[in-house]
Amino acid sequence: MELKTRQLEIIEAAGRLLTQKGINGLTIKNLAKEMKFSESAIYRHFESKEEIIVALLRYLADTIETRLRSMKRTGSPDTDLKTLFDEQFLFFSQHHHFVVAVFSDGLMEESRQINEAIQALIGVMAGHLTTIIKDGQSKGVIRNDLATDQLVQIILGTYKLHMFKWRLSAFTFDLKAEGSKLVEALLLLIKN
Amino acid sequence: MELKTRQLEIIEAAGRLLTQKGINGLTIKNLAKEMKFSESAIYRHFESKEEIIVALLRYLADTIETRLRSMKRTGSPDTDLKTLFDEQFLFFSQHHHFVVAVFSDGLMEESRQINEAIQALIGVMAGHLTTIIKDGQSKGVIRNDLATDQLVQIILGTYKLHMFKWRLSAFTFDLKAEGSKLVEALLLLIKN
DNA sequence: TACCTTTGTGAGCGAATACTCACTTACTAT
DNA sequence: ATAGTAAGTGAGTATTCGCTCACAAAGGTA
Repeated sequence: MELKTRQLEIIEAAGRLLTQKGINGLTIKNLAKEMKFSESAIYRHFESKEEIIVALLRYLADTIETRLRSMKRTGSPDTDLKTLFDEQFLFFSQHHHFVVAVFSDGLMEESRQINEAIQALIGVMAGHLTTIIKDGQSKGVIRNDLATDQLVQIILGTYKLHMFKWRLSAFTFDLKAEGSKLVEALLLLIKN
Repeated sequence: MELKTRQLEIIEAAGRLLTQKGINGLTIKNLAKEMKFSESAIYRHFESKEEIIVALLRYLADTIETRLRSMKRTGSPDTDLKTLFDEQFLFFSQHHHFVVAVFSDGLMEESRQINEAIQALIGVMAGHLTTIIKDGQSKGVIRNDLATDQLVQIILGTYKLHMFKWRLSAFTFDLKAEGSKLVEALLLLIKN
């Protein structure tokens, strides 16, 4: 489960390819070119292409989970939500190349392992969101006339579309600045 | 721009493959197998694979545009919004195989033509939504403390994630029933 | 020195990829 | 009947795919 330095480098390169050239651009040949060594060298570090994709998704999930876990909760759902998204926007501003994998646009395919990794990745964000929303609802700060799941889906969907647009724009707008406005808008909607 | 019967059949088959096996499953070989004729026959109807994908996206955009345009507007944003989504849910319930293309998860790649077609497709939904929301805001039915664009993004994002989950579940839940609940929730949030 | 492990290389495997071409078949219009 | 056309076939192209293997260079350990 632990990743070596070289493996991490390969994963980062895979993310870059995925974001720049799409699923079809992620080939062993391109990966080797990106790493500036031969194709066969890739197989010193991973057994298969599938393993690389799964490792990429798990690494992302782990990293995000760690970051969100270390986030200090103030107990105020308002600021907690802002912090959560600021954290996300900051991370992806610094790691453009992982954007495609965030919600795994297009990765979905016949591989069971990959699909499970995708669901786990989405679960990380959904889990933390749910905690915050539920807390806010029990404290009466967030409206109770909607189910927690519904609120989570609305927030998560908005977030995902924001990321999608950012990539479609080729990263030309300020993810964090625009994102913060969206979060403000969402808060306006869901607060009591 | 006009599609012949056979071309439409191929596009439908392409949608099926895309939804069932992902981007990598959409090959000329699989397409021919799905159509139950030879690979070379595909090229009697389309010049290239790219042309097939672009045609698929444009056909979807056209169909949705036509359906939404023929939708009767009551003038009440409340019911108009419900009708708009009912229309969408109905269409995709009957055409599972186009779900992947709805918001083009994973199609994004190096082809300029494809990316433009994707943007046009998203624009169709966004356009109709914007009209309804703006109307509702000017009538005072929908809250004015948020920008129209923000509301549209929130609704669109929620919708897109709903579709994504439906596919991830392998179409096991009732798209329309669950979707209607979501729309109700959204209305609760955005109405004055 | 001798040996083992790690990490690279280059050649090459069979399969799959998008696509082409010469050719046939069936229908339609004159 | 004749000729043109639309729509199919099967064999073949060059290229790319993921992946394997024998081998070499480098560094640590006995």
